[in-house]
Amino acid sequence: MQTQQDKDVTTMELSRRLLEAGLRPSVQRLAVLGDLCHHYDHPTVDTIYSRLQPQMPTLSKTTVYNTLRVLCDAGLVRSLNIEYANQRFDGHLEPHDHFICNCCGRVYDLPHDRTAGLPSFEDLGLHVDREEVSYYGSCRECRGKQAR
Amino acid sequence: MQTQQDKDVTTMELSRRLLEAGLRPSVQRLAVLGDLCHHYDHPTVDTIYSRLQPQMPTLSKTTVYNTLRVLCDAGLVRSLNIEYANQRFDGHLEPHDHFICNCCGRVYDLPHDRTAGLPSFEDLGLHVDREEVSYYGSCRECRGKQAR
DNA sequence: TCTCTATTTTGTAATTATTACAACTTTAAA
DNA sequence: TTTAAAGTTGTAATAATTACAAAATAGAGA
Repeated sequence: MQTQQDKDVTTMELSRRLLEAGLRPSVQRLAVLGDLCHHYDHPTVDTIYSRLQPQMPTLSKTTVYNTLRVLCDAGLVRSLNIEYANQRFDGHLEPHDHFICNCCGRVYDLPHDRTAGLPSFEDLGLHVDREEVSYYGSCRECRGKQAR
Repeated sequence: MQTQQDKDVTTMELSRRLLEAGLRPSVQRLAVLGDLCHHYDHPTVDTIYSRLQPQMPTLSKTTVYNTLRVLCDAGLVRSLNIEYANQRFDGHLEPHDHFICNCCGRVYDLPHDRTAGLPSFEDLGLHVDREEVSYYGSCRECRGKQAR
């Protein structure tokens, strides 16, 4: 699941992605996007802020919030609904599933491809209690309203 | 998906479920559990409170919170992570998936059974933008710690 | 290079959902 | 009828997020 490509993504590549999405590659945006691409922990706003703040002492948490919204809207990262209390973010866009440990809260990546059947959770040391499958999109009624 | 059984569930049946779970069938608990069994809208705490309050003027929102936690812990209802901002609840325990409309926020039930393939979203008038599959449980490390 | 304008960042204040907690009420058992 | 445990309630506290306005920055054009 975790490919070396993403961890090694360069600032130039991040910059290219931002420009392609029509966003100025500011230091803050590069930092937030970089953090999400270089880590696989599906961090909260607080985690991202804590990791970046030491290198960027003037960074504001509001900027992290703003930047994440902008990046989400641009489709460069995605937000996850894996716990109701905190927004969590993922910088890895290849389709994949998640396993969340109820004890430690860690989020593990899982392959999404089902052609080879479900992942063998027990081999991965994961014991599944509960599964949640959600699809997001638009319903007929809302698309009708938009069309008008 | 939506079976008539659940909508018609009687107070006696709800009472039985509570007792079986070791919980006293108080008026408040019957009301909250009943609300979740009689509706298919995956309501928030606020929605539940607003629906019950007119009939029970002394009901407190704290009671709704408390009761929902108790019911979840007892496995009589489940909480959903379908949006990060609000807890949402489901009183229908048969395995099923959800479709969330990004415009109106409505939550539709979908069959979970995959033996007949994926649900035909387009036939249902649903246009899917994004899919989120999450498994919840315990990882090897945490189970190791618990064992000690 | 300098100026101007739009964009981005920042800090503070406000908002919102949720939880903590202590007092009050109800229930069931002795 | 008394008593203790369980359940409910209201208020206050907490924590994540958003609103907003001021300050800083970057890029375009003179």
